[in-house]
Amino acid sequence: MDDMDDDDAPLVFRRGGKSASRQSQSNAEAKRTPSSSHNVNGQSSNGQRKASPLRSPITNSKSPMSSEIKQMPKQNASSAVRVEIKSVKSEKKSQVDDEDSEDDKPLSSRLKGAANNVKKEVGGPSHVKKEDSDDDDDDLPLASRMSTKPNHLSEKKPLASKLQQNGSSTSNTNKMKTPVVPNKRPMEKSNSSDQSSAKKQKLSVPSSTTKAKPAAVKAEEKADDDDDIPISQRIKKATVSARKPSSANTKATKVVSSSFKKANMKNTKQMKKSKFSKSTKVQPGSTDGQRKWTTLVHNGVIFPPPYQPHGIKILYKGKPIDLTPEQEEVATMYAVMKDTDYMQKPKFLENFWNDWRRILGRNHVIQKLDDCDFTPIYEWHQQEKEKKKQMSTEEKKAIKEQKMQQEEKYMWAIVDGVKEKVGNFRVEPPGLFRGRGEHPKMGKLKRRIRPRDITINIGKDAPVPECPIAGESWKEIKHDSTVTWLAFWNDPINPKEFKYVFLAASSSLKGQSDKEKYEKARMLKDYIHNIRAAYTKDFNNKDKDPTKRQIAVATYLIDKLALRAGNEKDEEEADTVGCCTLKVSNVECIPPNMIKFDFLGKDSIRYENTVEVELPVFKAIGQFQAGKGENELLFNALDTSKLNAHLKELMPGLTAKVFRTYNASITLDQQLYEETEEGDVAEKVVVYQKANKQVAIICNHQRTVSKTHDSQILRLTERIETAKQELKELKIDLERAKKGKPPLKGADGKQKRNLSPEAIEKKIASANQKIEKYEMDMTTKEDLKTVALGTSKINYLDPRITVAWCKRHEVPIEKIFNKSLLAKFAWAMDVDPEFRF
DNA sequence: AGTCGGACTTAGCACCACCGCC
DNA sequence: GGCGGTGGTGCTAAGTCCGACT
Repeated sequence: MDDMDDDDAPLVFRRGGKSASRQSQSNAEAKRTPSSSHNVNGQSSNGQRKASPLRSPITNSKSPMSSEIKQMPKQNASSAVRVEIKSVKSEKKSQVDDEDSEDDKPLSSRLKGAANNVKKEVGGPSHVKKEDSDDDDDDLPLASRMSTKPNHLSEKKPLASKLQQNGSSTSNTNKMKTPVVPNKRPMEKSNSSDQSSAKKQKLSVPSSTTKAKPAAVKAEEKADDDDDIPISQRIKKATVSARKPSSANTKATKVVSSSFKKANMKNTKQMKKSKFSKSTKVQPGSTDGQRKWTTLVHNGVIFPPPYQPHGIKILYKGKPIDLTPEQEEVATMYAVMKDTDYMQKPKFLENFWNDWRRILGRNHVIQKLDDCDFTPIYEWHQQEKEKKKQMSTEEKKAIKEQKMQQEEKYMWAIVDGVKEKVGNFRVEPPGLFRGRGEHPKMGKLKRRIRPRDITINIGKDAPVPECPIAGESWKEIKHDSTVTWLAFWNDPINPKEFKYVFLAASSSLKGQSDKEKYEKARMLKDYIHNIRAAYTKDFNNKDKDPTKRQIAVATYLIDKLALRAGNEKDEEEADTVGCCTLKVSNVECIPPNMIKFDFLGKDSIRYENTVEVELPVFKAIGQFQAGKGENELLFNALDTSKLNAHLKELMPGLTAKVFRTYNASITLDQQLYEETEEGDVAEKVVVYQKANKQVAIICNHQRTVSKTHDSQILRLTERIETAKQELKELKIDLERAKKGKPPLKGADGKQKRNLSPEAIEKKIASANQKIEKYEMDMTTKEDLKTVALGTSKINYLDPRITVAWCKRHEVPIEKIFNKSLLAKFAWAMDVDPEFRF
């Protein structure tokens, strides 16, 4: 066991604690501006907004589809899904849905009393082994890990004739009271509880048994080594190690599982219904070729309604101008964007003008955008919005319902006999392109998509969806079972690219690949030690060929800082970078060994971070910069395909993005393990949020500060002040009451009524509580104002970590996952409580 | 080896309904 | 009861990565 000495722990994640100050200022400009905090009204005129399908009942028998197939019993959308484990025994279904009142409390109150800690700094880590990647003999850790346990999922039989349904609401399971579980770490490799299915599929392509050999880096059973510690954590290592596993684990696990039995059974049932199990099982067999499905039935896509001219005239040089409906439509798109930041961008105006002008025609009266006044249309649009707002609840409901009816049939697909939700069955309405950051195409007209633009993918034996627009027809019908899309069209802005219609996140297909993603990331845990050793060796070795050295440094950065790979981009896109495309100007070496990063990453979100790095890395980066212009590539010998090709030699299936998943998930896992203490649910939820936040910071998931942030803070400050004043008075009153004197007049000048000292003491206590709560709300708010927690929860955090933690700590899962996430992560719900990432 | 088409994941923001607070 | 604030949801842009083709 070689120790990660903490001398290499110093990566400073400045972004952690200082986020508030960092952001407040940089956000406005660094972060892309468009529409950010603006009320963009655009969409609404053409843009379809409709009732959320998730909210709707799923058993609408009017749907042609639903009449074709039997549906699963209606699920109880409102009943909470509780974390459960399935198991062995006969089941008793006590369907008591004893919602405990705790669950219904708002977040704010849950936070109470807890989270001052939210503020804490993200530890600055680093590690990097300084040892050789030795012993080559322990391959296939994954394989063995995975096969250790049977997959209970696979034991389930699909309900033969019934159509199963994935998606919308979760089934009504009973809430289970989770037993308390000792906070121990389970035995390393035995926790692969439900992994069996995951080892097939892509991961197995270069199965660890076979090919994984390559460049020396192998998985290694290291009993104790903190390479698998998340970046942000390594620093804490000493403390951690004290808590490492023990032989007691087995016992703990056992006890737990048995105490879960009852619930397990329910869950088994539920799984049948929700049926992820089935596809999970089906998939493997389908490893034949790349087949993703065997039968696929759906109804195609729905189009936005045709444009309804409103006849409102714009003014040109002060005079009203007649426009054709087509011209008016585009003018309206522009008019309604008045309040957005796009209007300040010359590129946007230029692009819009070019496209609109084409529609107006060369010889149109309108010759200059500057002379146009779109206010009449803008105002008309505001009025329309207002009218909509004023509609009665019933009217709104009726409209919603109608829309619902129209759309119901498009909402579902039947994949291998299972009814699954379709993700985006609405064709994108026309509009002006809202590229992010300084996108060269912003403002261009995104033309209307017609059936002739759309290719449909459907099962061979399934009926071809009827084209919803009379007299028109689909571009093409395909029957390609190696892909998961139901339809696509070429992006009108960039015709080389496509827009796809996929199944919803709750579908088995998506669930399956999600699971595979996390399994791959978990696999990295077994390889990471040697990978780190390898790149350390490589960047230390100065005679190494430059490519190799660049690869080593790039890998280091991707690992340490969770940078994205950084594909090359063409001129037609916003100028953003990732690791491989970092420019000389994006990094600054600050002796003795600090590196400052400053660049625009995905979505033109600014990444600004100063970190301490290994000295060899520092030197190497300096050398990569030497003799280059500011605008040249730092890693000139590298691109993502070379980098990924290299990574694949280190671990089957490894690519740059796996590091992000790995570091995010393992950080959560460890944080939860280390930080969760005895306490009430609210306190535990705070621990979770704190861990979540840490991950969001690592991944640089930002959001714009809400428009009302400042006023919210102000309001809280005022409340705190008022409460403090009250407290002061109460204290005086208390003293007086003790002496039998009446209270003083209040701040409002009114005489207060006499109260006993006890009563006043009570009031004091509650005032104190109130102040505490307000202060905490304020801290949390300030702290999270630029941090987006959702993205990591949705995309980077293995849900099994969360579910297992909830089980261990008796936290109702819906405290953490909302309805969509519960549906999306259905596959993770039966995880063993002792699961570790 | 490099390019490009293709498929799929990841991302932040707009909008709206709902809920708690005053 | 009204209103502000928030969480959930939908939307679609912008990434990653693979593999076929040249």
